[in-house]
Amino acid sequence: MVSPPVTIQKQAHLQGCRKLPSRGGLCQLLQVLSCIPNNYLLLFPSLSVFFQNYSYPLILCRPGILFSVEKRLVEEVKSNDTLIVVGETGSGKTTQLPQFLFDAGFCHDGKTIGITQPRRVAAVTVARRVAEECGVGLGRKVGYSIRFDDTTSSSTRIKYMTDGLLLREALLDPYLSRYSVLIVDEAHERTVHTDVLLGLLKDVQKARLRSSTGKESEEKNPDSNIEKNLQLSTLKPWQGRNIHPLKLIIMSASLDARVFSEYFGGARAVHIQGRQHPVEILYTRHPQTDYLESVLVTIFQIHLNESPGDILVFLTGQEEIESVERSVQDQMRQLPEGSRNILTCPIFSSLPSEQQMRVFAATPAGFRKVILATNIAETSVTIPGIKYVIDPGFVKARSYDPNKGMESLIIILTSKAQALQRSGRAGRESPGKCFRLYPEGEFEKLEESTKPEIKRCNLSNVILQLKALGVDDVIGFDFIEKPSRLAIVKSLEHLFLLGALTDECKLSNPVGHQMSRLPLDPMYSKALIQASNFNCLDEMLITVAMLSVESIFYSPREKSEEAKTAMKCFASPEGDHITLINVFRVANEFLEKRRTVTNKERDEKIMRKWCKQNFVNSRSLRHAHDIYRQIQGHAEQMGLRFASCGDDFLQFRRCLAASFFLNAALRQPEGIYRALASGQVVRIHPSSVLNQTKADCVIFNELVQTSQKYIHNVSIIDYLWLTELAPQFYTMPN
DNA sequence: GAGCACTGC
Repeated sequence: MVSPPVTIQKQAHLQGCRKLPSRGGLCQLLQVLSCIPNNYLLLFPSLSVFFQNYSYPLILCRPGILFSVEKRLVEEVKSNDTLIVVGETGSGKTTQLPQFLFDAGFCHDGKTIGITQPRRVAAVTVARRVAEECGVGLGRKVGYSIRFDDTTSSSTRIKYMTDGLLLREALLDPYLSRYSVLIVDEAHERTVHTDVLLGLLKDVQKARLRSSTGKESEEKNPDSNIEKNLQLSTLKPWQGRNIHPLKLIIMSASLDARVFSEYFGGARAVHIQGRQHPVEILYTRHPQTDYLESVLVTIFQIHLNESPGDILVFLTGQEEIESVERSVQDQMRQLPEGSRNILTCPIFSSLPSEQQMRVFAATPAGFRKVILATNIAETSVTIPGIKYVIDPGFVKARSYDPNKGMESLIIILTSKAQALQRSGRAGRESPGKCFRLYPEGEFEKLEESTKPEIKRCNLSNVILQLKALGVDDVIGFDFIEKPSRLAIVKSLEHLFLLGALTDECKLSNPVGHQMSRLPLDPMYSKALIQASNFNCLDEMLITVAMLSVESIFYSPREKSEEAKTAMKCFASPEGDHITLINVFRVANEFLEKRRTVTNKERDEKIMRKWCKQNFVNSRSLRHAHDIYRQIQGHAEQMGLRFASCGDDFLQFRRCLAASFFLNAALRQPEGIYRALASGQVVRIHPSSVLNQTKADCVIFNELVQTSQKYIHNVSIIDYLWLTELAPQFYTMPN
């Protein structure tokens, strides 16, 4: 039986932002928008009603007049060193602006325009599209560069890349001298990389301005980290020559633009109208006690009462998705035969790619697709055909407690910005509806935007990077939003204990410098450097590669027994680390035996089949191979001594103890464990091969609180190794 | 005997 419908209260909102003012003129203009040619964007003053809080000027032009945005934007970039571009979805800012700037001569003297994206897939797809629009092959004038995949050449002038990659480039070229313009796209997402990049670019811009004018700029900053770094560094090839000033463009969604403008000293902001279809927002009249039940009711309410169009439901995790999917199937059977035309499609990141692809397939005629998704559908993938969005208003969020050194993964309320982003998914192809499963009053109480990642993650990697960039005073670094002092101090302490920092808090030589060059978690970098002393570099290379990817084993709920049996073939009694090495090696041997020289596609197919049979996630394994190869290259460059310990894993486990000593745990009488560094009571996660074994002392890689405090990736060590191999942290009791 | 949103070098 379908439960009685949730009462839905109607609200007239445009994209949930502010109530749409009843102005005939504005509505007419919105209609005009749909027939504007690609290289024209509309800017008009009526929109300022949506931005009443803004103190900085918007570009205004007379309403109703189409304005060549190209000319106007280029002028703005020429007259402002930093520009904030508020671009709505569908405004074409990411694809068009770099082309405008190229045509306006910003690539003279072989300079490049760089555009950063938080996600790999965005960098690739946008670059492809722009190359096509320019009528050139990818890698000529237009290219992209992401980890493991660089299509740029010496002739590339418009370069799309991930923000993390640009940060790495800054380690090699602190002035970022090849770029005349850098565009930071999707800045409002506030990933760690974006935040660090913004602080860095602000500094680079100042330093370049000073170098190019040959005198101190007005905003004199004798403490500029870049300057200090350059003073310390060896002569750069461009020294003595003028460096062009750096133009910075920060592109952001509307709600957060003011933060960026203020951060860049009141930088000018311009607004570009998008071409999103209107989305009607509906709220429930009362708070819902069981949101999964409300989801079900709403799905069927839409299915039975609304016009055709697919439904996108935002849920928090795999378990919720699988449970809702079963319930939809069950309830559908009770509908009249003519209404049983629902097709459910789950999508979440750990779902194998082939199954993910189902959401992109065209909906068969006469059917309605119900997509049950995690946050993956919020920004990472765009699913066509969505007309209805159901948003219960929850998200599973990761946060980090620097004091306990523990991550937690808990379900929290979404932010307003997130709710807005979700509802926007209903208006990409036609007008749509978004059903928020909470009352409107609750929406008003939500946080404006999601807490920036930098305030809720382990900062060790960020601090190490900053140190490598020459930022000595990390606590004083000009973050757009400062992480807590405690979090920074804890990370400094952590890096010191790993030997990356000296007593004076400087990068140590060579260990600290080596660690900062490796694209790994600092603890894994340390393990790698240690490994050549323990004659197990090859084993450790495999281990850190396997630990750096999403979970290697895939176990769908309905086949959990089979999956467990498959895993036993690889299991080592000594722990998860050696188990991971076994998977990597067995997969490699299997492929070596069947590898063909000519048919790469066939090889991949064979590998996918092997993965499926062994309940291994093929995407993760492929990713681990890529990382392995990349890190192997680094290890060679660093001159680390290559060696394998063969079947004698004792040295390898000693190396684990020497590297992960901060993550050691001792068995307690009741069978639980106590983490030595923080004193917390923890349990071995049930997915570990050591679950239900009785090892006295273990090391682990992650401590995550979900329903309990679980340690993941666990291996057995000898307690005495800790005092022997990490005396800086453990001393023998007298 | 539990279950893990997403991204990146």
